[in-house]
Formats: sequence, C-alpha cells, structure tokens
Amino acid sequence: MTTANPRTQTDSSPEDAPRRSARDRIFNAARELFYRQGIRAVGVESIAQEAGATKMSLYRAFESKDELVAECLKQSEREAWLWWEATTGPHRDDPRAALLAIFDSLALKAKTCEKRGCAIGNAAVELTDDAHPARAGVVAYNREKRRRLRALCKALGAHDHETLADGLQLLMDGAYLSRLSLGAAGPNASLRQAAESLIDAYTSA
Amino acid sequence: MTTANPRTQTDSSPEDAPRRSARDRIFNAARELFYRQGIRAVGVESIAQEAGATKMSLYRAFESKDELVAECLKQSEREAWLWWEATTGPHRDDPRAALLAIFDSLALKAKTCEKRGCAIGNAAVELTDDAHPARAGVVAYNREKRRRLRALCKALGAHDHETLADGLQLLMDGAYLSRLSLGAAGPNASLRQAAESLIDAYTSA
DNA sequence: AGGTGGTGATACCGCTCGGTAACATCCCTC
DNA sequence: GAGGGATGTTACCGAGCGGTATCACCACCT
Repeated sequence: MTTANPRTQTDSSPEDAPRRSARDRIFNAARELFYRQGIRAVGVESIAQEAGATKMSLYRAFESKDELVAECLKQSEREAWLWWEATTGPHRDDPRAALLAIFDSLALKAKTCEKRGCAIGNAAVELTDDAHPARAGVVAYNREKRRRLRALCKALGAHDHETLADGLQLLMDGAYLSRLSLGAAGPNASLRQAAESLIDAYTSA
Repeated sequence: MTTANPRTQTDSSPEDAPRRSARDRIFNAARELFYRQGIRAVGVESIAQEAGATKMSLYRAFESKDELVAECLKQSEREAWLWWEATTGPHRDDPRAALLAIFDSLALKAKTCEKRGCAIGNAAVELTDDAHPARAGVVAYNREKRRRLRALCKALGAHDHETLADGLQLLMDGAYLSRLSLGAAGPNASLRQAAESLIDAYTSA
C-alpha cells in the first residue's frame, strides 16, 4: 500500500474535490504520459499508477491499450479543432488575419506549453502499423487540416491557393517536428514570419 | 534450424558473394528495421534474425541496443551530408540553384524511397529521454542543418537571410512529418514550389 | 599442426509487457 | 438495509524484452 486510498477521504476534504471517475483519471494520465514520453515508451501499469488507479480499472474502461491510444488521439483531434475555431473565429471575414492568428498562436504555444510538438503528428511517427486503430484518425486529421487550410487560402483570393495551403501545412508540421530537437529558439522562432512571407507571396500583384 | 547456415556455402556460390561480416549485416538490418518500423518497435532478436545472425553477435559488436541506435543514426547523418554535398556541389557558385536542387531531390525521394520520412527526425520523436546516447547527435544534426541553410541563404544575398533559412528548414521538416500520414501526394507535392516561392520572397526587390 | 578470432547455437537471466481472474470494498440508490 | 455498480487488491498468465554465459565450429594464418 504505497498510496493512501483517496476513497477514504471525506467529500469535504479540501483537496481533490469529489474525485473524478477512474476512467477520466486514467484517460488524462494516458494523454499526458503518451505526449511527454511517447506512446510505446509508456506501459499500461505506469498509466494506472499515474492516475492513482489500477490496471484493472483501465481494462474495464478501455478495450485495450491500442484502443486507449486511439481514444486519446481522438480527443486531441477534438481539442485541435476547438482551438482552430477559437483562433480563427474572431477573423471570420478576414482570411489573412485568420491564418496569421493560427501561426501566432502556434508560435506562442511552442514557447509556453506543447514542447513535445503535436500529439497526432508524433503518433504518425510511432504507429507504423497500418492496422493500428489510431492510424485512420491520424490520416483523417491531416486531411481535414489540409481541407481547412485550402478553404482559407481560397477565401484569401490567393493565386494557386492549393499550393499556398500545402506550403503553410508544411510550415506547421515542420514547426512541430523541429521543436523536438531545437526547441522554440530554433526555426520555430521564424514560424510566423515565414508564414506571412509565404502568404504575401501568393496574394501580391 | 529454420535458416540454412550460409557459411556452409562455397565461396563461389553466385548469390551473396563472400558474405559481409556479422557486424555489417546486423548494422544494415537494424537501420532498415528502425526506419521502417520505428526504433522502439524493433527488438534486438528480430534485428539479428533479419541479419541472418544471432543476438550474441549483435552484443559482441555493439555495447547495447541504445548504442546500436546511436551508431545507426550517426551513419544516417553521414549519409545525409554526403547527399547534401552531392546535391549542392554542382551549384557551388549559385546558391539559389543549390537550394532548389535540395528541395527537388527531397521531393523526388518522397515519391520513390524514404516514405517513412527522416530517420533522425523520427528518432527525435521516439527518443524522449535526454539521456539516450543518440539524443545529442539528433540535436547536433539539426543545428548543423540550420547552419548550412543559413550559409546558403546568406550567399544568396537574401534580406533577413536567417528567417528565410528557418522557413526553409521548417518546410524540410514538415515534408518529412507530413509524408508519414498523407504521403507524397499530400502537401509534399507542393514542397519545391513552396520553397521557391519563399526564396523569391526574400530575394526580390 | 596448432592456434586464434569471428561466429553460430542454445539455454538462460530478471524484468516488463499487455491482458485476465477472483475477490474484497465502498458508495449510492431504492 | 439490501442490492448493485464502480473501484481497489492481489495474483497470475504467456510472451517478449534487453542482455549474458557456455560451448561448438570453421576459416584463416603461421
């Protein structure tokens, strides 16, 4: 018994509030550990431990580790689109401002949180088996990202808007990957400026 | 005895020639497997098997799996710089042509081989522990890439040549990462065009 | 003929992996 | 107060992990 059983605390105990369900705690711990240490590097036992739960609770809530991974990434995708809406929303009538807002926010997050890049992008590196239940979601996410970037670039009135959209997506993905080795002070530092230059190149004259 | 012992073949046997050393076979098999399936996904036993060798020979030639990984990445780095020299060499007096040659070659390799992106970039995702013997090499490689890109952009006479170099590095890294989910027909298809546009944006007027 | 060095073969080590069974315990609801 | 559902606890499983010890073998060199 290395950890006290929290269930024995009274509900009025100031810390930890009413305690989330085991599933939620496991889910959150898994997302955190997968992101920080990598999917394959994290075992189910350490997830349960970090969540203050047990392996049995993990397997009662999720079919398998692979399925847990898939659900974690699905959540990452949902949050990504929420971020996207929140970031571009204020500039619904100004595609250029919307795009720049995305890259601004991206650059900010590189400096503050998200030092380990993009959870979904990292999964694309780690999950090499096409049969993995999370693969399809990874591909779908990037396809949707491409679709949205194209829509913005088209609304921008860019000539060759599809090429511009691809270029911007490469910059985004590059920012994620580059951050892992050179951090926010590496090429990431020029992310916003590079994006703006590329946008201008496709909208001027 | 699932595989015949190759040592029993005569040296004049047409296939396989004089047979490389166990170390070489293991090294090559490891590079191939690490690249295709990921570092953590590959066990030492399967490396030895793929090499037609045994685990003992692996541990006689390499200190540990981690050290083997580090040496594999070191070799990837050496080959990368050889490729860099070979690609930019013919354009030693034309930085713009040298840069475009890099992106042309990159786009070509995306379509033919190297569907799994960059071995070193992938390692940056998988090896999250700073103490891993391969980490330092990964960082050094990306730093050197940045230095070379800056030198080329400076020779190009670009205004704000450091920002341009960063932008190009982001495009390169993005090409590697994007390829893993959307393949060569994804944003990679616009890689060269995006690079050229960015270069032009920093050299015109 | 006799090393010697590189290699294969095999068995083994302790550990962790993903995953399961069986039973105890708690809280909430009826 | 009697269920019942969610959770914790413990023990276990087969498999694979990274890594090692021991012995046999074969090619080559002197």
